[in-house]
Amino acid sequence: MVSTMAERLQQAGYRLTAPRQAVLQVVEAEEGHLTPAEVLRRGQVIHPELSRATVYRTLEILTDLGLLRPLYLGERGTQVACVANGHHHLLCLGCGRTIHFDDCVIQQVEQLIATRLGFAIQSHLLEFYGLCRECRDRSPEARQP
Amino acid sequence: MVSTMAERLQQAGYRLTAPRQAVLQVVEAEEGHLTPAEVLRRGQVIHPELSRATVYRTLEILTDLGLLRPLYLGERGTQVACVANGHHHLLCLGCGRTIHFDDCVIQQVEQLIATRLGFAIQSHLLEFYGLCRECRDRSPEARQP
DNA sequence: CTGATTGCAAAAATTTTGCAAGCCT
DNA sequence: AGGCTTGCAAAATTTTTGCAATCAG
Repeated sequence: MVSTMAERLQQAGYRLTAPRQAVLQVVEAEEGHLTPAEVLRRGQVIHPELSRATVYRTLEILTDLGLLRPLYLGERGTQVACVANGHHHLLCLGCGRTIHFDDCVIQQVEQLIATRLGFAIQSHLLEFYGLCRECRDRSPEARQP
Repeated sequence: MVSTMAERLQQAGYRLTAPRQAVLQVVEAEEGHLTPAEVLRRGQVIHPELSRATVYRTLEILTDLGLLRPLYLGERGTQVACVANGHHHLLCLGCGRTIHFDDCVIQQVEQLIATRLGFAIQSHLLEFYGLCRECRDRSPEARQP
C-alpha cells in the first residue's frame, strides 16, 4: 500500500526518493513520537545511506505540509509526531508519561472554528497536561524525579 | 499584583528570585509566543544581569509545572507559550501565521477525558493546522514562500 | 545560616548549509 | 536531459553544565 504521506508529498510536487520513503515509513509506523536521531537510526535500517541532513530536510517538508508536528515532551530534545489524522495525548506532569487517545471529540470545535474564522482546518494537535491516575494518587502535586 | 505563576513556583518549593521574576513577567506579558532568546532580551530590560542559562533553567521549571509549553511554529527555533489557562491557536500552513482564539470549547472534552482515564487535567494546548482565509482563497494548496 | 540559585564561559548537542555527485521524472 | 535531492562534513545555533559567589527564606 502506498502511504498517504507519500501521496501528499508527490501532490505537493516533491519527488518520492528512497531516502524520503525511508523517513516516511519510519514516521508512519510510529504511533507515538520520535526524535530526529531516532528517525535517522530507524531510517538507516531501511535505507542505510540515509543521512541526518536528509532526515531534517524531510521532517521539515512534512511539517510544512502539516503532516507532522514537532513536540517537546519533557525528555531532552525535540520529537515529532504524525498529526495527519489529528493527534491527541495527555502529558503527565508527574511522571512525564504520555497517554494517547483517539477520540475525536474535536470535530465539533473544528467545525465551529472553521466557520467563524474562515480557516480551512486540515488537522490538529491536542495536548492535555495534568497528572495521571497514579501520580495523582501518589501525592498531590508531587513530582516523580 | 503578585502573579499566579510566581505563586505556583513558590508553592512548588522554588525560591522567588529576581531573575525568575523577570522571566515570569516577560512570559506572562506575552499573549503569544517567545523564543528563549527573546525572553532573555526582554528579561534583561527588567533585570540586566539575567543570564541565558537562567532563562533556560526557568523555562524548564515552568514547563515542568505545566505553566508553559515549548512549541514549534514554523519559524526557526523553539518558542514557548503560556498555557496556564489553556492555549489555543490556528497555524496557517500557507503563510505560517498563527491566530489565537480564547474560546474554551474544550472543557467538555476535558471533563470526558478526565473521567474516563482518571487524569487530573490542569491545562491544555490545542493547535489546528490548515489554511487561513487568505491563503485558502489565494489558491488551493499553494504555499506562500 | 544553609542550601538553592545565579552568571559566566566552556562544552555538548542539535540543526543547518554549501557543494559536487546522483537520481527521479 | 534537467533540476530536484542527497550525503558529507563543516559551520552555525541552541542548550546544557561545572563551579564559585550570592541570595532567599
